[in-house]
Amino acid sequence: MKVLTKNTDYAIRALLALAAKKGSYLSAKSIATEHDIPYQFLRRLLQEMIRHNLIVSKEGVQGGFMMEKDPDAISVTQLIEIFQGKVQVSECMFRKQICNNRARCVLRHEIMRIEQVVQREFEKVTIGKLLRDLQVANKVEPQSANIEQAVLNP
Amino acid sequence: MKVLTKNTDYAIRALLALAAKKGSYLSAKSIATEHDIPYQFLRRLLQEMIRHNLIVSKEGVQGGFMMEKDPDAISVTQLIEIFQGKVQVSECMFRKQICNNRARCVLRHEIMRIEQVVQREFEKVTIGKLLRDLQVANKVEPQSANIEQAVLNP
DNA sequence: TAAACTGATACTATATTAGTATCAATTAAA
DNA sequence: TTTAATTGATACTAATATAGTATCAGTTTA
Repeated sequence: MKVLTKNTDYAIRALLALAAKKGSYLSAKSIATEHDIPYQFLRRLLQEMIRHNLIVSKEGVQGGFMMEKDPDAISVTQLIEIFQGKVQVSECMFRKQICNNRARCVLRHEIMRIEQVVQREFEKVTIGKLLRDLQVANKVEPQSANIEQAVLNP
Repeated sequence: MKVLTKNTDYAIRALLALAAKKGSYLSAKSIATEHDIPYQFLRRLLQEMIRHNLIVSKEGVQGGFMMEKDPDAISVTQLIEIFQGKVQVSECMFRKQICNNRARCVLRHEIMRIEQVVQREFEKVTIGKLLRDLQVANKVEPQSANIEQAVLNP
């Protein structure tokens, strides 16, 4: 059972990079290189995020992608929805012809309840929060700083 | 994003049928027919559940599958683990070579937290609970009884 | 001994996920 | 004004997971 697929995962990394450099343009290439994301794959993800107004872009030399939005306004729930689709509940356990009152489907009911819990939890996890956590983590133990430190705290 | 795949879904239905007739043998064929589950598919699921000691079987004429366990001791979490594998957290966001302290991976941390929430919630959902809910539902509104009523409350 | 069963396992089909490639259009800078 | 660095759009391939089918051997009861 995979919670996040690669595209959601990559999208989050890219957004963290953009959030850390909010206001300036980063090229797909630089993000791909620095964060070990397949270049062409990343480009598709970035374009998808533009369509959803999470980021903006500028074409041509010195162009790239930029975050304009408040990073706290972008939640993992949104990204999951964009890249993995809405959480799907399995079909009514009873034959459709007979059971047209889906609300009564007990399993469905349970899953929907849990789905809501998950959604609420992932909603709390925003790009802004992740970025702050990351910055704290990098400060607390600078001796084992990772490659991201240079990128996110230049 | 699919929470339950067909095999988990079918497995739950089959277990509900077995729990409702606890102590007696039901053939894969009868379960498949009554619950609209592809026969050969179901057989594989039943065998898998035997391997995990959730049910027992008897070969030959009048044979079939039986639930011996307490239905409250079988949770949806267990079934998800059997049929969909343990909840997988996406890899560390930072390069493995550099970041060997995975605990610091902020996203990973968040996902693990949420994963635990999901696991706890699905643990509360046992076959026993589902069966009781189902029986209540069938009693409360008998006028729109579904096909399961005959099976589960004969 | 025949029919109703499970055990085991191999196979096919479909869908999803992951990743690659290409070409046109745009823009900054040489 | 040309070139190189960039995005936009989209088509393609590969790998993996999910869903479903088929088959044959062995067991048991009538």
